[in-house]
Amino acid sequence: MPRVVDVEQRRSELTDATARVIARSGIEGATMREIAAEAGWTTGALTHYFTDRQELLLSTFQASLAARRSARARRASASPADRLRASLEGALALDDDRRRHWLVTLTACTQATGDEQLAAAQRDAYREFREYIAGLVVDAGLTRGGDDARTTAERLIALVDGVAIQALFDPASWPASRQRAALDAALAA
Amino acid sequence: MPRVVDVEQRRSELTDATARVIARSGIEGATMREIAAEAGWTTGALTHYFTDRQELLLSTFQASLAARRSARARRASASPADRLRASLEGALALDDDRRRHWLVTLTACTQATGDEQLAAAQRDAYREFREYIAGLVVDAGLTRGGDDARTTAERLIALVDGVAIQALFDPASWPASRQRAALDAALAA
Amino acid sequence: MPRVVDVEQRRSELTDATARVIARSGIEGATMREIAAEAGWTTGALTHYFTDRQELLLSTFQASLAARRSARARRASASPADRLRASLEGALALDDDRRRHWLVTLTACTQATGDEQLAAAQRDAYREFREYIAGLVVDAGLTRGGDDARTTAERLIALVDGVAIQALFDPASWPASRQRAALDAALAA
Amino acid sequence: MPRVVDVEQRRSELTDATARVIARSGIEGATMREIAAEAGWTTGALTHYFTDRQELLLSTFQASLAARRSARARRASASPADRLRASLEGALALDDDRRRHWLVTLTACTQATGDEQLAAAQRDAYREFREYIAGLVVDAGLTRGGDDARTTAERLIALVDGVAIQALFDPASWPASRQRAALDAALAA
DNA sequence: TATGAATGAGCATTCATTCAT
DNA sequence: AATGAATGAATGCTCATTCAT
Repeated sequence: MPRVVDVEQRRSELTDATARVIARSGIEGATMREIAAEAGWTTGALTHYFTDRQELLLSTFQASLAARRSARARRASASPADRLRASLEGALALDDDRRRHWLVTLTACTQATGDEQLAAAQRDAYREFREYIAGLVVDAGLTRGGDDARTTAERLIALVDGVAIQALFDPASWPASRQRAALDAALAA
Repeated sequence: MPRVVDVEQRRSELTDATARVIARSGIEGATMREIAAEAGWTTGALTHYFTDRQELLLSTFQASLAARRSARARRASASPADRLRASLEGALALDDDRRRHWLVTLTACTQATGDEQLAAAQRDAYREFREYIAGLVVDAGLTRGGDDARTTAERLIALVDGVAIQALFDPASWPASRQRAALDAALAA
Repeated sequence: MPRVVDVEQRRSELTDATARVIARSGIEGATMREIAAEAGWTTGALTHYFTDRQELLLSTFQASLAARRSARARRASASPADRLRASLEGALALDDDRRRHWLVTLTACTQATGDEQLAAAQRDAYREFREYIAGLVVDAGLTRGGDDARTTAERLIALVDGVAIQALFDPASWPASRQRAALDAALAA
Repeated sequence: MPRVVDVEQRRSELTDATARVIARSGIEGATMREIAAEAGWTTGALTHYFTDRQELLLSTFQASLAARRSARARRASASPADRLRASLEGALALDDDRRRHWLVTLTACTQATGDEQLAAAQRDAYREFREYIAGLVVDAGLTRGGDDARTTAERLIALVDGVAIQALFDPASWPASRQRAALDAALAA
């Protein structure tokens, strides 16, 4: 019997390494060699778990989307208002982890033109997030539901995404506290 | 002197072609060959106007930022409220041109980590835009100026950027009319 | 002792699989993976029976030569004329099996330059075949023996090999019947 | 204006180099690097003239077939009997050049399974050669023409091909003089 | 100025091989 | 005995770049 290996965990290690390399060096710097080195493996090992670079990148993008989703699930026991706040904070660029997530997401966005599979994955993830936020908006008593809730959700998401983008462009102007303040103001309105 | 005009125009043609290729095929698809073909030249010609690919890409990113700036200048005669609205609309993803601009901007953003020159250019462009919007906010009588105006400008920009990002992720959910509606609502508040 | 039989049989299975892959996909397509798959094993198993790919290929070539030799031995009881005819027919490309044999032989031939061991194996097999045919030529009463018999053997072998080659190039022009007719004519002369 | 280059001549140089490498090291040894080195160029130059390795190999095989054809044309002024003899001699393995041709041809043969384009090229070349020899057989007064001439041509070609194959297997037994003697005997019969 | 031939480093990928299980 | 995870060298190929014309 050969070495037993947790395939899913190995794939996870590798997409994590890929995300780090993308955030650090951009997609062009995300070569198989560089990713393998970051993960502590050799290039050959990568192709055991991903048929080619494209699949590795796609998996990395999808893992990044999935990571956000699972972060939401973990907060299921908190109050709606807390969960709403926490979910929106998850989309800010408050720390290195979230900054990395954003860089990976934006990289995926720039690659999605001409890759229908990737575009669909992003679109679906965004819509699911919107519905999730809309539900919390209703549960938290901010609106009466329906289109109104969805519109409110979109505005909140837009605000948070826009703040995150600006924080990426100009981190010095956007410490975590200012990002949170912007979110607070939006929730208060 | 006429030579200089030619050179500038040629560089412009080439950065435009580069922007189109980046929007269509991503940064990895933006090879010298592909860009030359898009511009109707050969690779060799590119090196007359840009020392290397990195300079061409950087110029393309900067040209994209400059294009927005010059769009603002052209509206100098309108009323402050109109200029504010038009400037913010300029950051939405209302048509192919603006979508392309956003894709180039996001591509630049994902490349900026580790390229201080590019990061600085983006940061400065963003700050200048913020000050410009803040000025219009005051001129349009929306606030009393100072930090308040800057904060208002940031919120407006965040809203508009966030809407644009969502429109890139999910164009079907974000026709131009809905993007404008979101901006209208924000200006009304 | 039963172990030894197993090993020899396993080696045989593997060289057979290799021959099939070479005939189907050429030597470049004869990768360890492909051969293992054809044989119904994994790559690792191959290295139990052959130290490396080169040994596997050499064994395959030699097995192909040996298969012809053993076909001769099986006919030992027939008349010299029948055995002569049958032996020469064995070198034609009458069916898939013999076509495969030829493709393996020609592949070996193109690999033999620079591999003295392989070249010697082929040369010896050819010489042995020539002597065997020369013996049958004498036994069948076609000549008086000596150089004359050897020359006759060479001409017969040449004719048969040449027909086989043409049948490989252009199977449609060379159905089995025409190949046999060419051999008949040569034996009659 | 860039360097002016005779594309056809350059392609010719490269297929010649490829043929030499194939004859020396087999098809697996015919790597782009090795071929480039043999030709005195770099790998990049190869892809200027051939889109990929497969095209280079196919061109090499076809160039080898074409070389024989053009050798025939050059003898158009001799007598039919002389031309017949010379054409058949061209298919023997009399010198390094012809040995190389045979090794390339046999390599092509082992690659032709599964490559219809290559198979067709070989089949057509063989048929054309057969018709050419059949015509000379008639012109030289050896037969009365028709199927008879074609059959005679096939037997002559078979003899010559078979001798060449044996000479490749066992060069020591087949000096040029013996090969010629075999051809003489066949022509006399 | 502009071309495209030529370079050669670097890439993704394939592969024979090794080896822990 | 047999597996398949892992290696890393080598491959075909692409590409930015150089340069003679």
